[in-house]
Amino acid sequence: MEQEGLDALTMRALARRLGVAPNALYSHVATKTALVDDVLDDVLAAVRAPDSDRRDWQGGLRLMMASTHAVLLEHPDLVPLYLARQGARGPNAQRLGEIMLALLARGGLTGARAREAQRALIVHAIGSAAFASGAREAVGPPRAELVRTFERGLGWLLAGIAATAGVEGSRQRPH
Amino acid sequence: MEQEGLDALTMRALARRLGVAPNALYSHVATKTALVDDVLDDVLAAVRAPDSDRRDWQGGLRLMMASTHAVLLEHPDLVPLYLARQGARGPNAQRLGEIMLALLARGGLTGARAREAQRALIVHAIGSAAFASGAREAVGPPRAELVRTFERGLGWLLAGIAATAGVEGSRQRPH
DNA sequence: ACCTGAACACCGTTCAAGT
DNA sequence: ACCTGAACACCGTTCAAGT
Repeated sequence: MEQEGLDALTMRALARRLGVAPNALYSHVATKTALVDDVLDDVLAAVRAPDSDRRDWQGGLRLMMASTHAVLLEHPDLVPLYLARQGARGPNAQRLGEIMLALLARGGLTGARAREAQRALIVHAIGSAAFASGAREAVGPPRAELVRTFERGLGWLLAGIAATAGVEGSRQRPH
Repeated sequence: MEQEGLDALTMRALARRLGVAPNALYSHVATKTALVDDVLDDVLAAVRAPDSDRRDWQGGLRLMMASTHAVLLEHPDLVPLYLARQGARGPNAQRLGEIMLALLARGGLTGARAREAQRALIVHAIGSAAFASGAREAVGPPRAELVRTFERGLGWLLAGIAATAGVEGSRQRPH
């Protein structure tokens, strides 16, 4: 149904590959945007999430974001589309978002603070993937260096989030 | 010459606005990609950088990234283009990149470590702007919340970078 | 050096019509 | 429910030609 879809993600190219007239697609999808939304969410099905009984919330988030980054790197042409849509809206995106919030809650972060942390992590994962996807052979740093940049940034963000959670926690207990 | 350029950044629309035939543009620019590269770098001219004699390297970086984020938010339609090109390549981008490296060096970060920090900061600024630019009225969080997310993430990254610099520093001194 | 006319190979989408 | 033919209003780019 969806296939790999290199950069040939055009209505007409898709119709060509399906051996069908271009406008035939409009019997199945309302608009190209809707189709792309579906594809984007489908890709996210491959993102790995920790077992629900996991104690290590930071490790859980690290696993999820690293997996997201890796999955996005497998679909370089789609990456630019994620940021503009704020990381997709489909069922997979929603499910992953809720797991993230659950992990953050286990770390003591809730409400606006949790959503900020969640968004910062997502921006970092997709942004890093977009940055790396744009890298062509000659120009720019090698892929491995960009992956290391992602991992280090992820560590900084998680440390900062944990520190914030700590402050929140010690501020709440006295009440 | 370049103008605001909403989302009407197509060769033919630009030619139309200039009252000229579409192909006339190819006497001035080799390709659309080249034109876009020029526009992207021009926009970066508005990014503010600290005075060269500044002592506070973290504050300097914070100023630069916040200014970058603000400037990008003024050109929402261009934002998606920056990440794929890894933040433009023109003279302005290069100048800003060097100032960032100088500030990082003042904080004790050099070489691969400095480039990683630099890239993480750029990814966060552009990624946050892309995230915010995609936000439409009804759907998604309000703009102010996204700006706060950007600022908090920036703080986390700078704290992490400073900690790394500290470790590097205390490791180097014994030598 | 800078422009035009005409053309090529594309887009997304709609409309009326067929099964 | 699913497809087609034909069309509309677009793209980026090239080529030959004009001043």
